[in-house]
Order: sequence, then C-alpha cells, then structure tokens
Amino acid sequence: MPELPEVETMVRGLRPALTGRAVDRIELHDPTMLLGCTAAEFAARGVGVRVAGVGRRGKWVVVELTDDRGMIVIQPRMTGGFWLVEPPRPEHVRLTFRLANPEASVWFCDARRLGRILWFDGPDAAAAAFARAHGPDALAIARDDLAARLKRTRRAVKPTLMDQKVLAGIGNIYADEILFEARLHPLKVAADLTPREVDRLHAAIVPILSKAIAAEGSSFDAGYRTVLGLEGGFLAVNSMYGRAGQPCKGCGAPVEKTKIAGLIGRPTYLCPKCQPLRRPGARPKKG
DNA sequence: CGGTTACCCTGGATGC
DNA sequence: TGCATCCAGGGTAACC
Repeated sequence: MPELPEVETMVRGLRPALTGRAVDRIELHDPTMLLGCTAAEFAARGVGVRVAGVGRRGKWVVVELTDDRGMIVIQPRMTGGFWLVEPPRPEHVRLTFRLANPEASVWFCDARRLGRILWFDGPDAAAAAFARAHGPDALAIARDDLAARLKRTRRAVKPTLMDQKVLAGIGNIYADEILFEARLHPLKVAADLTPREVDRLHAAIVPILSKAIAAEGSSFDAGYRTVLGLEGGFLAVNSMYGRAGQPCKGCGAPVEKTKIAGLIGRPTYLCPKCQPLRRPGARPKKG
C-alpha cells in the first residue's frame, strides 16, 4: 500500500512522537521480516537507545539513533504501517518501540508480512543500500534527469515510473494519477516520449504527490491508516484509481480499468480519450 | 543486459 | 453457512 505520500505521512506522524525519545527496548515479533542480522543481534542492539530523528527514503522509513547506534530501516511494502494508538489487530504487530519517560509504545504492523526491517551500522551503510535500490526521490528529481532516465529504456512508461531505481516513491496508484494528469497513455514507450511529453510528466509528479500528502494518503478497505488510525483522504479527490466506469474528470468518458504488460497482475486505470496511445492526428503507416 | 514473470504472504470480498 | 477463488498499495530472484 504505502507509496511516497503514505510513507511521508507516516514519517510526519512518527517524527514528533519519536524524535529525542529514549527507547527502553525494541521488540521484534517476527524474525522472518528481518534482513542483515539475526534476531538475537537485533534484540541485543535494541536496548537503551535514543531516537535522533525519523526520515523517508523513497518508500522506506528511516529511524536514526543517537550515539553512533546506527539506523533502523523499515520497508512497509504492501500492508505495513505504524501506530501511535493501540492497533486494531494486535496479532499483526511485528515491531514495537517501548519508549521511556514517559512510557509509551509505537507499533509497526504488517498483516501480510511482506515488509522488511533492517538495522544499519551507520549513515554510510544505509546510504549505500539506499543508492543501490533507488534513483532520485520523486519529489526532487530534475526534469532533465527524468528525461535522461526515461531515454534509457524501451519499457512502457508506467512500469518505468514505478521502477524505484529510475525514481523513488511512485507506486501503482500514483502512477495512474500522474499519467492521467500528464495525459499520457501508460503503454507509451518511455524512451519515445517527446520533450513536451516529458515536460508534462515531470510537471505532474510533484503536484499529484503533494496533493496526496496534503490528504494524508490513500485508504481503502482495511489497508493504510495514519499513525492515529485515520483514513487518508486522497481517493475522495483523485481522478483515476478505483474509478472504473465513472466519468473522466477531463472529458466525461468512462474511466477504464485494465491490465497492462510489464506489471504482472496490477490494475491500471486510464481514460482512453484523454490518454491516447497514439497522437490523435497520426495516421497508421502504410506498407 | 534488458525486460518479463513467478513468488513471497495474508485477509477481505466475491461467487457458487 | 461454508468453501473456493480472486484480488491487493511492493519488491526481489530467476528466467529468457
């Protein structure tokens, strides 16, 4: 579930609750989600630490500790999320921060256990791991950098946008919203986008993600919630995701739900009128 | 190497 | 009601 706006919302919720706080211990309840060290090592390290700050790297949550104790990285993936209030499904708690002075808890829950938890010794190790897995952050990428990265691949533009090594933070929901805002068909070949199309795509990214952050992300069903258990409001004001059959906000034609190559089974929402695969005036080649 | 596909997990919704 | 099937915001490893 969590894409950049949801993770940013989590981080903004965690930051005031965790920054500067002493942590009696960090309890890992599901060792299978831990990468890079053993559960015993994790337990030993998680005693008597203090939080220096909380940050976001792409879709990763980074909890930085004081006194050279390194940083804990939590990847929520599909169903992970943090709770400052009692989580509604305690059996899904995978990690607990036990705070001291005054006592409190911060929980990380993940129903499907697809999330991952790592502990890095220091900023250099964490930065190296981040760089291996990510391109520039979607909120910060420059237009020409995006253009150069799109030029490198003949994949479709949607899976390219969702490739964290191209740019970090965009997932299935926001890819559809951004492509609609830019009036681009998700199957257009990334390298074939014209300079004007790249302009439109780049110009759509920050406004869509910012609007979603302002709405505290996207919630549906029993999925993502804020750290206070509230639903994010973006899907009440969005254009595409979850709106199959509803009138397109650009032209009124029904929004189409489909599956596209390069994205396994994930749904894609688009307006075939506003996001044509070929330019409306273009004639098919003869021959 | 670039691109595509299986698979990791589980809960909730849907259909019979 | 009960059971089978399908679906889901992500990411990696293996494959062609």
